Amino acid sequence: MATRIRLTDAEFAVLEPLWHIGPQTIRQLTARLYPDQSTSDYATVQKLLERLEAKRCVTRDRTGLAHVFRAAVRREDLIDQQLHEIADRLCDGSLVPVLNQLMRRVSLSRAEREELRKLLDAHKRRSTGER
Amino acid sequence: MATRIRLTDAEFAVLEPLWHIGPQTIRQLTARLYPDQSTSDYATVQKLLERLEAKRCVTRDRTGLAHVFRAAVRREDLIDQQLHEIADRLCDGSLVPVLNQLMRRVSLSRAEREELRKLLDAHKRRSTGER
DNA sequence: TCCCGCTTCAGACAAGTTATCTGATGCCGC
DNA sequence: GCGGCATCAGATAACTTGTCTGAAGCGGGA
Repeated sequence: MATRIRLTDAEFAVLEPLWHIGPQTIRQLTARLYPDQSTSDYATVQKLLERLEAKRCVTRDRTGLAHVFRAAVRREDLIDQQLHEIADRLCDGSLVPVLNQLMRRVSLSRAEREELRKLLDAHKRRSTGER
Repeated sequence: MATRIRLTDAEFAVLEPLWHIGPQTIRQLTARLYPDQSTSDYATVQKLLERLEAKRCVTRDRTGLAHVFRAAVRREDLIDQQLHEIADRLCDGSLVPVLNQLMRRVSLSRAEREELRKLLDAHKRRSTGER
C-alpha cells in the first residue's frame, strides 16, 4: 500500500486496449498502437508491458509461445487512485473539494443527472442506515 | 493552450502557502517549507519558483529588494486541469465517468449532500433554461 | 567609505525516468 | 538444420527533478 504507483502516458495507452478488447499478445498490442509497426515498436511495447507487470498492473500468461497479457487493475481503480492523488496534492487529502469542483464544471445530460441523484440517495440511505 | 502544464510535487508544495497565506518572499516560503532551512534549501525554493514562473503559475513583484511571489493560478483551476488529465487518459476525454466514480467512493456529510443536491438543481435549471 | 549580510542570477550536478532501440538467445514446425 | 517469431537483458539519449555552488549586486550601519 506504501508508495503510490505512477503510470506514464505510454503505459496508460498500452492498458487501454487491454481493457477495451481483452487479453492480447505483444504483437497484437503493437499492431493496434503503432499501425505501421517496426521491430523497435514491438520492443517498446514489450518494455512497457514489462514495466506494467512490475507495477502489478498487468499479468502475463506464459504458457503459450507468445505470452498473453491481461490487465490486472480496473480502470475504475486507476481513476480512483488518480483522484486521491489530486486530493492529496491540492485539497489536503479530502475528495470533497474535488467533487465540488467537478460538479461545477462538468455538463450533464438529463439521464446523467438522474443517475447522480440516485447515487446521492444511496449515500443518504447508507448514512442514515449506519448507527 | 497547446501543451498541458505539469507540476511536480515540490512545485505543488510551494504553491500551497502562496494560496493559503498569500504573497511571500523566497525566505518566508523557505522558512515554512524547510523548518531547519539551510542555504541550499533557499536555493531550491528559488529554483522551484523560477520554474513555476516559467509555467505561469506564479508572478514575481520585483520592486523591492527581495522579490515577492504571488500565485497566478487558482487552486480550482489546477484541480480542473488535473481532472481533465484523468478524463483524457482514462475516459476518452469525458468527465462523466470520473464524476460517477468519485460519487461512488467519496463519503459525504449531510451538509455536503445538500450542497451537491443544490449543484445538481443548478444544472437542471441551466439545461432547461437553455432549451 | 567600506564592509556585512541579504538578495538575485546563472548554471552545474547526480539521480531517476522515459521511450526507444539493439543484439543475443531460444523454441517451433517445416 | 533453418527461417521466423518469440523472449530477455541491457544500452541509450533526452528529459526531469531536486539539490547545490559560486559570482555578483545592493543597502544600511559602523
